[in-house]
Amino acid sequence: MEKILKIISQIPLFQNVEEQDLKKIRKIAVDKFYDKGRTVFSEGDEGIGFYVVADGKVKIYKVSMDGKEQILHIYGPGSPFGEVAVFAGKNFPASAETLLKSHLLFFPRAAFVELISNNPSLCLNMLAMLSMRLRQFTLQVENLSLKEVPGRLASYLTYLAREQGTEELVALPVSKGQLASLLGTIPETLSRILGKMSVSGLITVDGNKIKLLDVPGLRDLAENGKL
Amino acid sequence: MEKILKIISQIPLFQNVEEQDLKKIRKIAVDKFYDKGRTVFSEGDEGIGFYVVADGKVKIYKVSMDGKEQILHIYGPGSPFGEVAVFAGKNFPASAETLLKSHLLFFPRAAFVELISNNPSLCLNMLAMLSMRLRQFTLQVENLSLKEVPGRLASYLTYLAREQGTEELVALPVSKGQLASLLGTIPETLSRILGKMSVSGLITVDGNKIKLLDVPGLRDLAENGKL
DNA sequence: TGGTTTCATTGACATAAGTCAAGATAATTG
DNA sequence: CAATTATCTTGACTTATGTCAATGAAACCA
Repeated sequence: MEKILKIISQIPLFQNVEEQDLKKIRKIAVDKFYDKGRTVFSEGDEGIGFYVVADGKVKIYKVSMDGKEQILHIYGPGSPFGEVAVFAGKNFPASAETLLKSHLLFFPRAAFVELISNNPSLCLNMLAMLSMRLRQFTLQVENLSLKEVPGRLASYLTYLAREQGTEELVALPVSKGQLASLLGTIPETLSRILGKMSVSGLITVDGNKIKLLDVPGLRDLAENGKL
Repeated sequence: MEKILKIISQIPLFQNVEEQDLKKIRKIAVDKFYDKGRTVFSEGDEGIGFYVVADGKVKIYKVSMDGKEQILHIYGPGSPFGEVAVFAGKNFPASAETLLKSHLLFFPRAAFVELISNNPSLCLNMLAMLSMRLRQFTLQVENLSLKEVPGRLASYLTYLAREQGTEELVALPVSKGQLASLLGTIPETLSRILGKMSVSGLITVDGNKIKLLDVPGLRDLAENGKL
């Protein structure tokens, strides 16, 4: 099977889509390659289509006037991003930048809308995708507004443990600086809190490897907030 | 025309849907009436369908362990809510409560999915709806993480002015306590900041009526954050 | 209408987390 | 491998905003 078609067929968004439609999807897909640290699009840019990560890693983020960054999502292989601009309004509400050398597939707006209009299965997949995004945003808002930084970190660590299967040793998928930005704080604060959590016996930190010594304790911290 | 059908035909989500399909939509819609302050659903409840506000006002919110509330959205007539549970997962990610005596239309999940599967136009409308929600969430995250409370309030006031057309006198659509919760703060803090903004000559406050004396100044505060 | 409850304001205080600045690692490159 | 650069950590300090408590003003209702 052709390489790109194979990649496309493995993307969750395109599951349960018939062979012939997968081929149509492949026809409109545009291959794009980026080095690490490259801007894919910037907030406000015209949204002429959306992307799917074929390989690599991409962050979606906002920056304030005074330069503070808030990461909204970090996407790896199989994840689409930038769809919002396809279906509502025409500009991207945030910026996208590669965190690694990445291979992206680009789907031009008009062609994709045409395609999705004639494929209920694809449409439902996309609805499910956007709904999961919304669900995740409610979590992010909850974290930012209702939890303090230790709670957010504990929540993130237990989430990582779930994601990575391994119940005790997790690897941070991004640098600590980027993690701080994802958690809505700054590196100094993150550093101090990792320190406090180590002293409390909740975790041990070695570079980007974090050992979870007390998962129930972390869950409790994630729920109740106090360290 | 039958009353409910008329209401349905005026809902943005159902625009450009053919007459016959509107009738199908009407068939599956269930009328529900709520007094002010009633719970429509709670976070975690099984999502057996979604709602549209026919009349009244509904807040979507999260509550933390220690009782602090964060409002995610406030919806008035014509707005759907609870769709996330229809298309992804099966439980509601947040809670819903009426802020006024309200008339809601309920659409059962299975019937609606069946319907949307056979109506591309409706499906695209829903995609647009969810995309707008996502866009709005990026704003909320930006506000919570990248702006301080005065910036959020200024941002909200200029947004209200745009919404209400009137460029100088806006009416708060919710109580100040609820506004505090929407902005991710508490009534005491909101009260103080309204006070400071009055002293600075940006606004004058009279009950829930707020006169915007210096719109450019408010915009600047919303962007740059400092009061 | 008077009284009760809810909502809003103000003050004194506590604290989480940001800022600024300096070192210490770790990573990258010529 | 040295040397430059980026990343991370630690310390002293500032500040925005939350907490607690008391009062004032509205809204509600019996």
